Amino acid sequence: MGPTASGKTGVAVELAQRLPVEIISVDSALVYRDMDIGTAKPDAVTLALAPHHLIDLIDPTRSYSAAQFRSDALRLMAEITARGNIPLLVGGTMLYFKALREGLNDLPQADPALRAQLEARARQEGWPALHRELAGLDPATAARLDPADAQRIQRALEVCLLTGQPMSALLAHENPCDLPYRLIQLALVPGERAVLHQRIAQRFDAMLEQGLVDELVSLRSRYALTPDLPAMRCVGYRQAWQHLEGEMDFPTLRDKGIFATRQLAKRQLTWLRGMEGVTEFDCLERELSTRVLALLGTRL
RNA sequence: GGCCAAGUAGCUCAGUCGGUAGAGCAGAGGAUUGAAAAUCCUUGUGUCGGUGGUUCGAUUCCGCCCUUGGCCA
Repeated sequence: MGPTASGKTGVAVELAQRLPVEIISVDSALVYRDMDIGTAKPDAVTLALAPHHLIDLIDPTRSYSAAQFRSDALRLMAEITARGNIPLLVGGTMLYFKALREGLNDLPQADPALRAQLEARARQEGWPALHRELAGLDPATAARLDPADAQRIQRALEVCLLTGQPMSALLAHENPCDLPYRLIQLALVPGERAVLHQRIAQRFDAMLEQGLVDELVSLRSRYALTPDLPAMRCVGYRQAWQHLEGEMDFPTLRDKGIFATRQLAKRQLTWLRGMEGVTEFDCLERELSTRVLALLGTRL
């Protein structure tokens, strides 16, 4: 695990060359086909050297979820261990790690039609009105959510309306999560935030140079994309979209892209700080892979 | 060289009819159960360019100096 630009892929590839592992990507953006530059997807050479599962799964018009990840990952882990290999889960989508480790309650999956309805109502009445409605159906969840938290209010209403029960009641059920694996949890974190920020800026500049904007142009010509799709809300693509729409000039695209990446890294680090049983490595140190390998040697 | 404008939080700027100042962005911290690279919450003391003067009191008024733009030579 690690924030964006911490060097996860590099370490994973080194490990893959020295240990009988198969890599499972834990990344909500790498699942999209044809989104390569802005997601820092490992290149073809790297992928040939160290194959990754759960990359290029769906078109950018579709959406993935923590629940789908969990079931895909569990299936793959079973297959990989059956082959006598070790699953190496690598990524920065901390909710996916949590869902895998702790399980998810039995909730209904997303209902696009219902979501569209709620969205339309929110446009008319505003989210605070829907928050008030939620307070009637599920006071506990409404109390927990901010009236401006559109996404969670929408989900809570969706769950209540689909099941006829308050989401808080469904979440209160114990969900026995018997993950049949021994986990070794490792995190790459920056000793100095400022250095990570430098790396993020360099990497975003490199993405722009490699043609992030052109990549989006060709994505838009190939798929029926809209800016509200999860894929188009990804860091970098969202800003590039606004740039193509004439909403921001190129220097602003660069600034906003870097800001968004830093904010993503910060949220990832917040997740990591709250996780138990994680061994941390300073991702800015030299010989990072060697250190990780040494630790794994004592634990495997 | 002369004239004009501007110098206030990391950045862009507002403001104080003289009682030491506030927004947006950035940054920091937090939340996180089928969109999570998402969504949301909390968080703003800085020689108000420098220096003299007027004043009980100046970032605010006046003089000089410095810096940056623009115009005129």
